[in-house]
Amino acid sequence: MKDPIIIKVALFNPLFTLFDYFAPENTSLSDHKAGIRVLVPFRNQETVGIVITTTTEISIELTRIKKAFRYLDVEPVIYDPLMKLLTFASDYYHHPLGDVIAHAMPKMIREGKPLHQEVLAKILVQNKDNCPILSKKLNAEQEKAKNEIIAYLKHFKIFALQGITGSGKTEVYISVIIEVIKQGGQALVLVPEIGLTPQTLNRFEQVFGKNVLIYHSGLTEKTKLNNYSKAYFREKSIIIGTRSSLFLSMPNLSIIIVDEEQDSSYKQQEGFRYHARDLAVKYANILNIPIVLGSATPSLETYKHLQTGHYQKLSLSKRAIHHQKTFYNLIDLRNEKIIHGLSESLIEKMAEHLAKEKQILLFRNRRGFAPVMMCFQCGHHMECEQCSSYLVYHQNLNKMLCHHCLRQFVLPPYCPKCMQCQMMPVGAGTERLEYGLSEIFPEIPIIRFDKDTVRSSKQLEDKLNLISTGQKQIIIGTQILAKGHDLPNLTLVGIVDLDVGFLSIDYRSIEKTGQLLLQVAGRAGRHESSGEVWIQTRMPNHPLLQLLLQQDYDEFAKEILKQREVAKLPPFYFAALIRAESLKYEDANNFLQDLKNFFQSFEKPIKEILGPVNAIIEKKSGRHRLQLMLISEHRSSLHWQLNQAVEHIRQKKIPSKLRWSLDVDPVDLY
DNA sequence: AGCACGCCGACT
DNA sequence: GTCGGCGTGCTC
Repeated sequence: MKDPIIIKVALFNPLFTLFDYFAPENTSLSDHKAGIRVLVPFRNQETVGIVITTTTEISIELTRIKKAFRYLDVEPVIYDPLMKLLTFASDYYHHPLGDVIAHAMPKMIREGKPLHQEVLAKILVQNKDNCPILSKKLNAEQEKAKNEIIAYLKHFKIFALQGITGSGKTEVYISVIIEVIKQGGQALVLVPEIGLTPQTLNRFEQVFGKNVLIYHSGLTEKTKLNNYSKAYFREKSIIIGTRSSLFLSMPNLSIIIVDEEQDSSYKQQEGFRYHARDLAVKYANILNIPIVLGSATPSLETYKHLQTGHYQKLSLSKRAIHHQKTFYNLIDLRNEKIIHGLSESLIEKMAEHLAKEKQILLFRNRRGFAPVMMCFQCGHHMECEQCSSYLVYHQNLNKMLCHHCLRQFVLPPYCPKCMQCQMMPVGAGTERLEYGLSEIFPEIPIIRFDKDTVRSSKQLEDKLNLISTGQKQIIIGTQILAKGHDLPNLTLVGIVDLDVGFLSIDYRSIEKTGQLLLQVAGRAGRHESSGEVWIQTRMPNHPLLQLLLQQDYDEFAKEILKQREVAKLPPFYFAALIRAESLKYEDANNFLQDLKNFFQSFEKPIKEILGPVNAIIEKKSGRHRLQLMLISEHRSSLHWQLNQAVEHIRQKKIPSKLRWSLDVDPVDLY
């Protein structure tokens, strides 16, 4: 009798181990395919898992191995290149494979439901024949970019498509995708957030109609299963989606486009902390297809790869029809009287533009009425009891809110410390701007965009429709408004406060602030009238601010890049962040201190082991948060040591209430 | 992660 | 007396 076949199965739990099972009865060699789902007994329960491989090397005694019930698929749900990507990701981010795979499938697939089988094969042919002809004509730069990319279809090549606002990146994407579809391929377009890009979606749907599929975490589970199946069975040629769409099985995937590649929402901030852009590049490599990283303000990582010749640059420098130049100006707040967060100069400017029946956008990345409540007698600030943060006063609720733990507090009648006088609001959030402006310009319609006034993508769309009429009004918004909304009659952008972003300890904050500024500024002057941007600041001579004002993002980025190289920071050096939080400060601190000792005990320790230090938000919901930063010259040695460390942590006893996580290539140090 | 087992406090 | 708190340990 032949030896029974043993399969290694990944289960959807956070364990690093794969589980051994005897293959189900009545299965033969050709049935045990990697990437198919299998129903197995696990802790007296039926559990769905994914077959990773057959094996002869078992990890426990033979007698303890159980027999799998049955296979749920004939063909892999996770096809081979995707399995390679997920295995890589599990390794790279030091995250259990089972949980990585779980991220790659909608819930109903994880639960063992069948894919929605659809009409096959002929669909792609149909899509191919129904392929639209692009009516809009591309300009020379766009044409060149398109030709460069399509010359490399079926090759692995990384393009950085840098196009200023209004230069028509989307048209380049579309023309390339048309070529891909003609060749029978599928295209994946990653976008940062679905709700924020209705215009881009509309444009794709205009051209490709029903051949476009949208995928993101906000869909119902049923729709996810449906769309997952449509991608899998090639019913749709184009998938537009957020970061998790990268993991859809698309058998004919021929190009990946990552729009706004610098956007930090591509990085998952909890659990499986992957970066969708970085994994997309890896995936293109595995599939041997081109990838386009599009942005008006490329990430520093992209700049570095351009310098080393790793990526090929494609530029769109000309604004397409009806786009005018934008003029930047500074308002030195040190010489100004300020009313509800607004300087007299800015108010004056606003009046000018309103007199011309124009729209105005005020950007303020802080919601609520006042970010701080202070006693003018003794200087006491209201802080959250559970978090290390000031309470933000919200006037509509007449409450103080902690933006970290979301707790609400009643406003005390007197300063709780000196009992001398009332607490006063200091500074201005979006709510206060709205309040102030309604007094200054009582007859002008004001519309506010922030988490408090825009709660759903439907609401966002409705509000966007309101402002797209172009009628004279004041638009106040947080970064919800930064993304590519086309506002034809907008001629003035006011940046209420930029300084916070330039002063943060987070080394990525400056670059993010610069990118955000240029994005917001890009809202102005998109049609026949030119635009003006006025920035309120208390440090008008800041050299990086000066660079930005010359509207040369390239120079700005190169300067920061230089500083990063000198400071031995990413993207030149490789970083990993280990976070820990616990109710008792000592628990988290001891844990990280022990890890630090562990890292230092290596023969060749990592160059920089920084910490343990308090996180930027050092206390949240009553838990102390600390972190240990590792910065290494070599990726391989860093990862090898991280592997050892993860093993070390697993083997030692950790206080049960301690939470920890490992973040490879962290983008936020909050 | 779940889910069991297990050993100490206040309730019908 | 037991219901249930969550600490500890295991899952092929």
